[in-house]
This record gives sequence, structure tokens and C-alpha cells, in this order.
Amino acid sequence: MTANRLDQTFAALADPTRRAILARLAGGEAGVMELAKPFRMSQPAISKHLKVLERAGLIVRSRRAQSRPCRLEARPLREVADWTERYRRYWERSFERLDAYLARLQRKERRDGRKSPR
Amino acid sequence: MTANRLDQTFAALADPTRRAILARLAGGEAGVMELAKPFRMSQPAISKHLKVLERAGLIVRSRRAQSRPCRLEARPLREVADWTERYRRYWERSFERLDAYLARLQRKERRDGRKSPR
DNA sequence: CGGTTATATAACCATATGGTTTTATACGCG
DNA sequence: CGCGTATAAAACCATATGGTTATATAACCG
Repeated sequence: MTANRLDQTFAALADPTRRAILARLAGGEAGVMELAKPFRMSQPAISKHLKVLERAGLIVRSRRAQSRPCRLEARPLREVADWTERYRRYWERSFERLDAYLARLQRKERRDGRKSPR
Repeated sequence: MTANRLDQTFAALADPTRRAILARLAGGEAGVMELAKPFRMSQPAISKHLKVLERAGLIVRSRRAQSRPCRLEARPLREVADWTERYRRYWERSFERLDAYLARLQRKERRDGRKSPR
């Protein structure tokens, strides 16, 4: 249905290399060479990942001398956060269920403990 | 690097059909036929989407008569939310920048307004 | 100009994804 | 048992993804 920007954002985030690049960029701008360093992967591979991130609006690139530094653009992540928030009550509800279960278990253990300790 | 469950979760969320299925399941359990109804897509296609969601831990399936109802499992979404939260300050910072920009703009407009109203 | 550095593009390859149609399985029912 | 309903699996196809190597472009520098 709603074939949003979310498609591109989620797809871009579904790769650990790209998430690592975003994490790195959270510390400030960086060029392609610098971004590529932590990975044992060719430079063109990194360029492709950067293109994916750029298409998703997660980074923007400028030009400074022969370098093309990338900067984090977090706005799409806000959309992800907003989307996810709609489900918060569901995972919180499951925590409530877990809490209830653990509470029951503890009561049971206390009862059993009285009968046969340890 | 961290080739987490996040990979599968984000990948599963990168499809509008699957997000719509999750939205539907937020309203309660449903069988495949029921889930397929809103889409002009074959039943096996929906089954495939459900398998993706299941592998990502976003749904669980039981068996009731000849139906295999799906239930939303929101825990992985909590991980997404947690991951996203680490970037909150970045999109908030860009809002601050926008605010500052708009404030500057308003001041400028007031100044200009004094010179040549409206 | 010629060389070096930084990055992008091209061409290619293997595998994954998202869809199809057709066929099989599992269950409940008369 | 045999049929209908609900779902999965198989086989297939087109396109996308993630990687490679080799080559091209762009900017600076002597």
C-alpha cells in the first residue's frame, strides 16, 4: 500500500555495513577512503553502499578538494522511529505478560519451596 | 560488522505489503486468506511474505482447525526502536538548526516588513 | 603537462527477492 | 472415504542486491 520513503530507508538499514557507516558518520563527516578502512571490501563496494544511503536520504555529500565527504542525515530515521512507536504498546504488553508469568513462577517456587526446599 | 537479527528485521520491514500485514495483525490474529484479501496478489505470495515475517520473528503462527492464524510478535520492533533512538539527537539537532533558520528568517521578514510591508 | 589521490562508473557474476502458476498437504465434514 | 477449504511447496521467471576487477573522471600538486 503505502510505498513510502520507508521502503528505501528500511532497505538501506538492512545491511550491517551500511549501519556501521551511519554509526561512523554519527561521529562526524568522513570521506569514502576513511569509511572504507574498517571493512575488508573494495572501494567501489563502499561507493555503492553510499549510493544506497544517499538515495534513502540518510547521507548527503559535498565536495571538498578531491574528497567527497559524507554527512549523516538523520531525518529518515525519525520516520522509522515514528513508525515503530505505533507498535510500542505491543512489545510493552508482551513484557507485562512476561512479568505476570515470572510473578506466577515465583509464587509457585515459594509454595514448592515450603514443601521441598532447594 | 554486527550482522544481527536487525538485518532480518529491517529487511522484513522494507516491504509495504509486509508492513501492511503487521498493521493488520496489530488488530488481532488473522489467517492467510484474511490477510491476503486487501492485496491483489496470489495466496502463495502472501504465504511467502508471512514466511519472511516469521523468520524475522515478527509473527508467530499457531494451528486452529485448517487455519494457521498469525499473531504479531513485536519484540524485534523494540530492537529497531532502540537502535533508532541512538540517532535521535541527530534529527533533533537538525530541527534545532531548522528552528534557528526559521527564527532568523522571521526576524529578517520583520525587518523587511518595516521597510516594505507585505 | 604529468602524476598522484579520491571517487565513480562499467561490466560482470552469484545469489536473493518478489511475483507467478501448478501441485501437494492437512484438516474437518457429510 | 471423498470433497472442500486453508495453506504450503515446487518450479519458474524477472529484476534487485552485493560483491568483484578494471577503467574513467576530477581535482590538486610539482
